[in-house]
Amino acid sequence: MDNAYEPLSGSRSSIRGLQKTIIESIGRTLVGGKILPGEFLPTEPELGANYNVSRTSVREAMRVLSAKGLIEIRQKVGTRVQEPEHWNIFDSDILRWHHEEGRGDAVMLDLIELRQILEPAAAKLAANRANMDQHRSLKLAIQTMQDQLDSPEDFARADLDFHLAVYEASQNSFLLQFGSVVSDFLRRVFIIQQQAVRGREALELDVQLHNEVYEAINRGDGQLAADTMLTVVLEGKSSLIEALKSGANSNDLSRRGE
Amino acid sequence: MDNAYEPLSGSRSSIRGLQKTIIESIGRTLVGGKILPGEFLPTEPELGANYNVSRTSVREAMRVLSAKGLIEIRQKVGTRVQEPEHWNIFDSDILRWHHEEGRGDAVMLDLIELRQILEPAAAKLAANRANMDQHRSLKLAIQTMQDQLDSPEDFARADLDFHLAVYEASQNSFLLQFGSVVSDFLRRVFIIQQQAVRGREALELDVQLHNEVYEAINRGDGQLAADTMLTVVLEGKSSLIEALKSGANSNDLSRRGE
DNA sequence: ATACAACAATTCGTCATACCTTTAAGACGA
DNA sequence: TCGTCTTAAAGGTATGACGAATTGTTGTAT
Repeated sequence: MDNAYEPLSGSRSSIRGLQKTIIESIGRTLVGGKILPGEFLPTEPELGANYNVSRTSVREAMRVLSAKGLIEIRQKVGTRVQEPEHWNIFDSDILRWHHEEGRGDAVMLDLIELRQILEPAAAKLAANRANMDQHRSLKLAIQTMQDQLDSPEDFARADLDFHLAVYEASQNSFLLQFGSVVSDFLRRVFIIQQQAVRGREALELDVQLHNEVYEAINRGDGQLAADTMLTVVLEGKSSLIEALKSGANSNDLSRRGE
Repeated sequence: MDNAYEPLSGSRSSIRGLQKTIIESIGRTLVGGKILPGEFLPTEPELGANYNVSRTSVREAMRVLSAKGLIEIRQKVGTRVQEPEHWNIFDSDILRWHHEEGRGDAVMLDLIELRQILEPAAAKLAANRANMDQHRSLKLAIQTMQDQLDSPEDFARADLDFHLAVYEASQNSFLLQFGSVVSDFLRRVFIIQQQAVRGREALELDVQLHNEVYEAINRGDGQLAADTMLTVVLEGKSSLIEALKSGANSNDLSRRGE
């Protein structure tokens, strides 16, 4: 009953079992603000006692949290929560924790603001650089969107695939990484966007816009690709804001057992 | 004057001693491409033997590398190098390792490409949002640049401070994080840029450009701030390319003991 | 021969315990 | 008041043993 669902989270994190439990639990506690920056965590033996695990496991979990910038570990001093500006926000786990702790809205808005900046630029680069495989990926994503107008989940996934493909086609390693880090989080955002009661026409319009981006990239028209992509992102932004306002808030996706 | 030298790396990583040694060594080995993606690392006991440390320390180091996305650890299978697209490129250590392993040039160019995208946008946001403290930081950085025309190192640092202040003033958590992650690496880039024999006039022109950005932000003229900032970044880009071509390559900065 | 079930071997995962190293903080003396 | 010494608290490292997961193989029945 415990790993029963893995709802949308990446279980590919290569860490399982006890440590994963500790990392998740403490990570969420910190991101959720239950221990404030500057404050101390219990000592390693104490944590071990709390979770009924050995100090070894606690320490390995702490190393991971430290690598994510959440905590600072100092000998003789103890383990202290870092200021949020040190948190590695380009980390899928931290993004997910924000979401699960109900602090996802602000992050989502910042993220969309960033997408407004990055995605048009990525589309422009893609127009000049995309190779054959990447053109194919783009087209495939569009077609899948078209085919899945009635399946919100699959539609969202195809939508995501399209945007990731654009990042990839930009041939910039940072943009590529950004896409892959953010993809889990973005999938959630897309699903929320769809909760805004958008009729079938709205979805079809969305597909058409995406298709225009695709064709602009295909023709090598960077400027048009960028402009259209900006429209796509802004369109999504307003859907998201609408969905957030209309109550169906983030947290209904983040519930889970434990 | 004792933290005075810390060559250029951030030793603030809260990890010291044995583990740090292992992390650095293996991290550089992987980023340097000496073990290819998909290949296996030695088993934990073997690594322990190689480095003359206990399995405990090896494992804690591995956890960190795994959190950075460099390796994938699986029970009974072993530890395998991940594909580069999984590497967390928004990580100061990984950026530094790229640099130290002589693979920094490509990364630097991708990074500058990203700055061309992000910084004008950040400047535009800053023009609308910067608070009083942030205005002060910007002004202070400009003045320091002006004062340090003869001290390349200090000039570079002030230059960096200015750009970081712009990210901060954008009030977007992702942009802020990006600045802080990239700052170490960027400092190196700025120093390299200065190796392009730029006379005093060139530096003064640079200061003047930065100042125009500052004033545009001050007046709340987002568009002008963005345009001028783009000029600044492009100016830096051409200096960097010139410096890279003229031989004085990256690696003379990355030498160190050990 | 093929399919499937049981088993063994390997590698990471966890545990318990002991001791080392660093460093904050108080005691002490100049 | 200042600098030095002592000490105790917290993390850092070392061993050795056993647990758990997964792969590959062996063996058996069809």
